[in-house]
Amino acid sequence: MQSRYSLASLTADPVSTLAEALGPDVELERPSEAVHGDYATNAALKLAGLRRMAPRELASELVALAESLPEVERAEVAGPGFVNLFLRDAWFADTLAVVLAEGDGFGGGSADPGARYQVEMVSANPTGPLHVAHARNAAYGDSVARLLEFAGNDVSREYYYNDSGGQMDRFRASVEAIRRGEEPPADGYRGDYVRELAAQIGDPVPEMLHRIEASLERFRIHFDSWERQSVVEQRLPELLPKLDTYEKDGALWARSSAYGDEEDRVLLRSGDRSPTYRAADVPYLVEKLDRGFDRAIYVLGADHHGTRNWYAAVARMLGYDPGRVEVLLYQLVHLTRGGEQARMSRRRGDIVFLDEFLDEIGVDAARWYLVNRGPDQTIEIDVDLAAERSQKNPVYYVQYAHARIAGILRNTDHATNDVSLAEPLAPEERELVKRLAELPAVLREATEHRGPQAIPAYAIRVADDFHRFYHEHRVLESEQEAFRLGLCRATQTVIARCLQLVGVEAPDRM
RNA sequence: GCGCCCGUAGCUCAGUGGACAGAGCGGCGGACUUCUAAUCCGCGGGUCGGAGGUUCGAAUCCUCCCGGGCGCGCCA
Repeated sequence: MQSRYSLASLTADPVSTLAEALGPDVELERPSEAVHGDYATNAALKLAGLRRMAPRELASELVALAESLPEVERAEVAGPGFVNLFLRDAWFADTLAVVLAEGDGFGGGSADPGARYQVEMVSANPTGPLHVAHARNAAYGDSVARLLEFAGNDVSREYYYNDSGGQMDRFRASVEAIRRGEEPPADGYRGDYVRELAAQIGDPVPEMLHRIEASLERFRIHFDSWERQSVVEQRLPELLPKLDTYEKDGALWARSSAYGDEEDRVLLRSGDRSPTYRAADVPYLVEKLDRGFDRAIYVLGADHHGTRNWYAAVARMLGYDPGRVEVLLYQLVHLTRGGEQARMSRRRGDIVFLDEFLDEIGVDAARWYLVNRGPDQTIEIDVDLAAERSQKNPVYYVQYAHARIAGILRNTDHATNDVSLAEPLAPEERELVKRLAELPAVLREATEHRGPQAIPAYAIRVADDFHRFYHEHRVLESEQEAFRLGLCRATQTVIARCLQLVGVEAPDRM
C-alpha cells in the first residue's frame, strides 16, 4: 500500500485525510490519555479477523505505514493491537492552515449532493401562546434544520395548524362568550390572552397566530411557510379513493396497519362523515412530497409517538417511498420553580409560556438548555436556577471564549493566514488544534443522528481548551504570534459556528 | 395488558463496540502588575438499575427482570 497522503489536497477534515492515508477502513480517534498519542486507531483489531492475521501483527504493518508519512513523528503498537500516532508540529500548522482556509465553511458541506428537506415543526394550534414544550420542539427542530442547511442541503421550515377543528371552535366560542360578557364554556379557553383577544374585533385566530410568530421570531426561528388544515383538506376527496380503506361502524377507516402502522385509523367520522385530523394528514403528506421535497421531517413530542408510523404508512399506501418521511420525537420538558415541579400541560393550567420563559432566562440560555439534552431525554430545568445562576451557565462560558478572542483581535491588524511556527508547539496549542479539527466529524455525526446536543458539548470542550491556552500563553507580541493569532481566529470561527447552529449569539464583548 | 422513551458522581446530564467511565452545578483549597478572573489550577466523589448472553473487548448490542415517564380517541 503506497501512501499518497498529501496536504496539498486540502479537505475540510484534516483528520479524515490523515486516516485515509493509512487505509480505507481506518478511523482515527482521540485517545483520552496523552500517552496514547495524538490519535489512535483500532483498525488492526477490527480487521484482524477478516484478514486472518494476529491483531498486533497487522498493527505493526500500520505502524510502518504510519511512520512513512511525513506528518507522523512516530507510531507504536499498544495493548491488544491499537496503533498510536504521535504527530509532528508541522501537521498542527498545516491543519490550522486548513481551518483558516476553509473559514466560515469549515465543517460544512458534508451533504454531497445536497437534498431538499422540509422540516415541519411546532405546529401548535393557535388557541393560545406557545409554552415551553413547544419551545423544545422549536429549538430542537430548528437546530436540526440548521445542521442540515450547513451540511449543504436546502431546508424549508413549515408551521402547520388546524384552523377548522373542534379545538378552534371552542377557542372562538370562548372569545365570543367574553365579548358577550359571559364566562367561557367549561371546556373552553380562559386566561388573560383570551380577554385581550376578546377586546379586539374579528376572528381571534389570525391575531393569535401573529403573536405566536412574534414569539418564534424572538426565539430566532423563522418559518418559510404556514399551512392551514382547511386548505389542505380540500384535496381529500380526490385522494380518498386511492387509499386502502374500508367501512366499519359507519366510519371510513384507513387500513394503515397493513402498511407498517400500529393500527387502522378513522378518516371520516360516523354520522356527519366529517374528516378527522388524521385524514388531513393524507393530502398534507402528498402536498409535501409533490412540492418536491426529497424528505419531509415531522418534529413531534413524545406524546405523539403512537402515530409515528402513520405517516410512512400513508406514503406506502400511496406508492411513495416511505424513506422520504421521517418522524423526529423528543421527550417532554419539566420545569421546576422554587423546588416545585410543574408539568407542561395546558389542560392542568400549569402553563409557563415561552415568552415568560424567555423573559426569565434569556433567549441564549433558553435555546442552549433546550438543545443541550438529547431528544430522547426528558429535560428538567429549574427556572429560578437558570435565571439566577446565569453567570455560571455553560452558555456564557462558551460565549466568553468568543468574546475574549474578539478582544485580542481588536488589538491587532494582522490578518494573514500565515501560521508559520517560530518555536515548538506547547501542549495547549496542540490540544486546541486537535479540538478544532474535530468539528467536521462532530457536525457530520450530529446531522446524521439528528442529535444537535453534541454541539453544545463540543463547544464547551473548545472553550475549555481555549481558556487553558489563553491562560498559559500570551498571543500578541509573542514569538509565536503568527501561529497564535491564527489559532485564535480559527477558534473564534469554530465557536461562532457552534453557537449559530444552536441559535445562540456569539458576542464580541461581555 | 400492549407500545415508545429513560435509569451513569449528591443534583442535572454527556458518552449508540475500545485503553484506568466524563462534564457542568454543588463542596473544599489555591492563582490576577498581562490580549477580559464570566478565567485558570488542585482535591474529593461511581455495584454505569439488576441478572444472564454475544465479543479479543460492553455504559453501548441481545434476552429477561425491577423502577420512572409518555402513549394506546370517530381530540389534536
